[in-house]
Amino acid sequence: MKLYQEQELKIYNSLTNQKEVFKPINEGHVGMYVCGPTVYSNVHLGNVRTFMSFDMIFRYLTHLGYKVRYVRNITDAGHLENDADEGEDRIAKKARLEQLEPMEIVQRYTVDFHTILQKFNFKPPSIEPTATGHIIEQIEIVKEIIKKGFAYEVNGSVYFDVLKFNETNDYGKLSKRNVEDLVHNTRTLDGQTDKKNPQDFALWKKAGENHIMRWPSPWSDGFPGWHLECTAMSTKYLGEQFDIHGGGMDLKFPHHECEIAQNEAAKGTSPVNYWMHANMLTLNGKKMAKSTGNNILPGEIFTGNSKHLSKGFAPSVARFFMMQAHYRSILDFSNDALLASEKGFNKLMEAMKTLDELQPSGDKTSFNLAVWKRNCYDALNDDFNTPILIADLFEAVKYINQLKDGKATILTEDLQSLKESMHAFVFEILGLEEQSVTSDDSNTLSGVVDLLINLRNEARANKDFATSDKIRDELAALGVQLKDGKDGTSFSLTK
RNA sequence: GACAAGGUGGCUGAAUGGUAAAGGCAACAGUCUGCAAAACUGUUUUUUACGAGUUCGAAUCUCGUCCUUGUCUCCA
Repeated sequence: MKLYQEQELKIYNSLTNQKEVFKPINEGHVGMYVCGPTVYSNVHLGNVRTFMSFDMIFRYLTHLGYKVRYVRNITDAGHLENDADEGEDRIAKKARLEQLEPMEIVQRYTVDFHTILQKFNFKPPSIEPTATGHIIEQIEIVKEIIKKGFAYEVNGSVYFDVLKFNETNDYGKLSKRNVEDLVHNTRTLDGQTDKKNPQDFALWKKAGENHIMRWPSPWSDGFPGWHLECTAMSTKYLGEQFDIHGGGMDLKFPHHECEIAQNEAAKGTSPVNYWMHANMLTLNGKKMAKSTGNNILPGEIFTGNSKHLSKGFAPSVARFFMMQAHYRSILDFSNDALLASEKGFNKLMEAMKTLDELQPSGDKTSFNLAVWKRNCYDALNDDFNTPILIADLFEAVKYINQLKDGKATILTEDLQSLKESMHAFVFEILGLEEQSVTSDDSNTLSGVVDLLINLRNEARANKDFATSDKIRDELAALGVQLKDGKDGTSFSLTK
């Protein structure tokens, strides 16, 4: 019996704006597509948060026993800088600026993306397809949409006819907009003469003479439109209809709206059963933007090399911080928040270590393990509510610390069960790692510190507190914190 | 300007009609300690931006005001 058969998972569906019981199309299998990054610069921290939310979701679905095919694309074809005809592929632009081949840019930032995600302990997706690797599939979809009469060609470019589509379908059902409002509120931009209506979006764009990235097509040498790659790749790997499609809130319109339109136009089916949107990350209460300096790179969190940070933080601390908020809430990133999360994270990790060394005690278990476990699963089943889960985990932390002090009891089999559950929630599902509190990662270090601990204890026995305090304080200054307990002295690293 | 989401204690962040609002951090007290730190125990924020309304009852629903964030052009 799979775990998912005894859990009722509810997911907030952006399409219906309500929580719905999750039921995959094929029992036991889940198809999930998440819009990946455009690799024209270092991965944005907000981006990391979004992907982290879906990493946790991927982990939980897998934990429940589902066979998950998780597709997250790499956008390496770039998109238009603006809507004008002379619009330039943003990757091509960066390439010219840095005197590099476009694919060199793609390579550099793809590597950066993977490196950063690895630091944060992400699970790799099942498939990570690239836009440039699926030009043929994209051209095929353009052909289908033209054939169905929902697109038109002008001067070598092909546009999606939004108004025509809206006559038979509902353009705007995801973002809750209606086409009339869009018509009224669309800004007038230069160079839109090719389009019948400003709302129409490009499926294929003819490349200008200087445009480096280009592919042959029935209409022109050019490049695919902004929204097409996700339709092409999700269809190819997950089918015309699949379970979950995720991305950042800002992709809801127009990107995801257009994906729905393309799919409905080409295939006649609405592609996705559960649309999920992760919310934004702000920095010190403000939108992150390079132009205002209100920005921080993920790598800078580890080094502390940023004006917004007082010190560096372990990747797991940042992960813990993000998991303390619900994925659909706006989360504010700040030094104070990180500092507080670090303390909480260390407390949790200490308890995990304590738990591993715990022995059974007493003739009954003085903790309602079944109820606790139920609460943990209920939290995750309620639209992946990780903050509630973490609150529940701290209930267990309290109990673990009481066990350590002999103020609570636990039976052998319950101890085993507690260990398994805590490991599953903390490491497997939340994806946290024991970082920054390692005490025994180096035999040399622990040997040296043990020696100093012994010297200090001798000094204390002789009431030579000047010496003992010197050892303690100077070790602390070096980032080694000594902890006197009932069973002697242990230490942990604070840096 | 239009549309959408939101404004909860010193900080962070849950809870969407019902037993003086979870958890983390901070603060304070006690246990422990040679003194600390760590750990444990307990305490503190009587209140949900502001104003009005609906209700037996609202943080939660409605209206207005102020503010924040997002989308409306590529964007997680």
